[in-house]
Amino acid sequence: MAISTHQLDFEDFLLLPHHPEITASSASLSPLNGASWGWEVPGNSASYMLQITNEGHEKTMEGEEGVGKFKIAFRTKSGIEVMDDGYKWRKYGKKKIKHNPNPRHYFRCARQGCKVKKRVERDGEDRHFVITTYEGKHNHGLRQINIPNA
DNA sequence: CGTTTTTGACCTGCGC
DNA sequence: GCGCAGGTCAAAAACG
Ligand SMILES: [Zn+2]
Repeated sequence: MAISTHQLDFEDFLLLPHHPEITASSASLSPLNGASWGWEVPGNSASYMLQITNEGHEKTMEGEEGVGKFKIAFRTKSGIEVMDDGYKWRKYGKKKIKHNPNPRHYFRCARQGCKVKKRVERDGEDRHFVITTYEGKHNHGLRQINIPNA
């Protein structure tokens, strides 16, 4: 859990739909529900955090590794909306959000058996801001898969 | 040829 | 019960 300010302008603020009162300061420095996560992006000049396993819903852990839901929201400053972690993402939808005149991109892990979802929303007011939300856990490895269909 | 991407429509969930 | 928002899937087309 390397929760520290990197070389980039990491004014990362996790988006908590159920906890708008929580800010990056409190969340990143203090685990709210005890569900704080530190994540690093190898190969990228970015690393940040967090969070949330249960967004308020007990969705029964499908007998996984103890974490049924894994959701993290990154707000990165840069034009890098698609930072490839080594996974292959297949775009499965576009949607325009109401409060934001920007289309939200829906990506899904192209891996067979990988039900990880990636949500990328480009900020319109600050187009250099990108809200990337990852949901789910990969059943393969980090950047281990490179075979699109095999 | 296979794969991926794009737009639309449809569906579900929640709120009121 | 209806409306709204958001999310997902589908078909087709384009590209590699
Ligand atoms: Zn995956």
